[in-house]
Parts: sequence; structure tokens; C-alpha cells
Amino acid sequence: MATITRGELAKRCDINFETVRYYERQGLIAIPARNASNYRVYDEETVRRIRFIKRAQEVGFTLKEIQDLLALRVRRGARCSDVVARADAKIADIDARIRSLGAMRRSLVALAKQCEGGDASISKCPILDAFEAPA
Amino acid sequence: MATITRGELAKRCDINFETVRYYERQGLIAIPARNASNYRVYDEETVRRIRFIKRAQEVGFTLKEIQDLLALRVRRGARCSDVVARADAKIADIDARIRSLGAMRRSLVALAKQCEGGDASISKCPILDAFEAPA
DNA sequence: CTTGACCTTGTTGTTGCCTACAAGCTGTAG
DNA sequence: CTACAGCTTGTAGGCAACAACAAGGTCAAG
Repeated sequence: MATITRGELAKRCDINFETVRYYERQGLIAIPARNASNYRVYDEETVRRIRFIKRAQEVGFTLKEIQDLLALRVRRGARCSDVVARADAKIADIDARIRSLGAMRRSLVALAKQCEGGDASISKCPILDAFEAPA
Repeated sequence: MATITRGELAKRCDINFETVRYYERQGLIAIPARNASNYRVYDEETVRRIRFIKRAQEVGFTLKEIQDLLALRVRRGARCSDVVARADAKIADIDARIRSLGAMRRSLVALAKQCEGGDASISKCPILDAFEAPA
């Protein structure tokens, strides 16, 4: 039942058919098993993995960084202290991104509020204030 | 005092000298005034603008999207309802990104905790759980 | 038993975002 | 007055992340 083809995988993850092969070449997904006809066969974990990749990309991680994220759990033999250190670094990175987004959000809210006040002339620029919060 | 050259601008914003010209071509910064020697001269607002661009890029906005963000305040003649609607859309977008990052953060914290517990064998994969929160 | 959708490989093209020339003008320090 | 950093233009190169071929094998429907 759980034999997913390349086309099905692409459709379910909403990515291009060829992108699957690209991710395979880049080592982002495991090299898949093949059926009798030499077709690639995938499982549900690959679906989840690609969806994770997409979400991580949307918030600004490069494929290389995503590889790092995914590699954290793969190295079963890795020492825990190392994994923790790498995880902590990524958490700090994520926190910085969240702070940046928070600053932008506040700027946009201020902009919208200025408009709603009926003040048609936007004198100052709240958007550019976003940089004030240190990255 | 406030005459900033291209090289100074690049240095202060920590971007490449040529990138300034690229941003000018893309309409991300205003076409600058020129001094007697035909050198581009910039002001502090351009510094802030480029810093904003950099921060927005780091959290995953494309240059096109950043242009949209910056355009929100430029159109002085724009109707307020329009600006508010566009700002609200961007806020929703930002909220989605923050939620994604929050899910990833929780996954990483769970991973680190599993490790700290002295449990050297990482059985499940908390990172892949990140996709469970809807984008 | 052929049509058409799907898969295989290798290779090339595209888009976004820079980055790096070359050839020449400008401005200042020694 | 010359060296040298810094500016000008136009144009070309480069990397990430795909996307799109071509030429052919596979398989279910009619």
C-alpha cells in the first residue's frame, strides 16, 4: 500500500517532479529503493522530510543549512554534547529570526494603525524603524 | 557632513560595493544624486533602507517581496484602506513564518533535551515533527 | 496491441542575487 | 607630478535552486 512513486511524492509535497531528483543528488533525501521496473519507491518519511525542507526554506534557511538541521538526528553515534551544541546554535539562529520578524511585524502594525487613524498623510516611515531592533 | 559615497555606504551596510549599484538597478533604493565629479552621493535613509533589506532577506523575503514591503509607505496618494489591506496581508505572512520557526524551535529543544537526558540513543526524530504545525 | 501517462538517464537552460572584471576618470598623499 | 585608492560605465561570470528538455523503457486502458 505504501509505495509512493516519484510523481506521487512530488504531487503530495507540492514540488516539481524533477526537484525530487535534485534533492536526491544533493543528499537531502535518502537514495530510494527501486521496484522491479527500476522506478524509485518512497515512503511516508520522505514525504514528511520534504515538507520539512519546504517549511524551513520558507523561513529563510538554505538547503545547506537544512541539511545541517536534518543531520542533527542522523548521526546516531554522535556524542550528545556535540548534538546539543549544534542544536543550541540553531535555536539561537531561529530566535534571531523570530526577533527580526517581530520587529517587522511591529512596524507594519504601526503603519496600518497610522492609516486607520484617518491620517491620510504618512509622514514618518514606520517600516524603516524595523532595523532598530538589533539582529 | 552627511555625504556618503558608494564605498562608504557598502562598508556601513556590510554589503559589496557592486551590490549597491545592483540595488539601484532593481529599484530597491532611490537613484542617488551626483556630486561635481559624477560620484553617487547617499544619505542616512539609504543606509537604513539597505539594512532593512538585509534583515528582511535574512528571514526569507525575496527582493521582490521586500520591494512590496517598502512600497507600502511610498505611495502617499494611496488610499488608506489599500495600504492597510496590504500591510495586513504581510502581517499574516510574517505570523505564519513565526509559527513555523516556533515549531522548529520546539523540535530542536526537544532534541537537545533528549540528548541531555543521557539517553544516547535517539530513537524518534523530533526535528521532523516540526511539519506537524500547519504552515 | 497501440495510445498515453508515467517512469528512466544525462544534459542543458532559467531565475534570483549578486560579484567581478575592463577601461577610464577623480582626488589626495608624498 | 606621480602613485594609488576610489569612483564611473558596460558587460560578463558565478552559485543556488530548480526546471526543462531528449531519447527511451514500463504499464494499464481500450
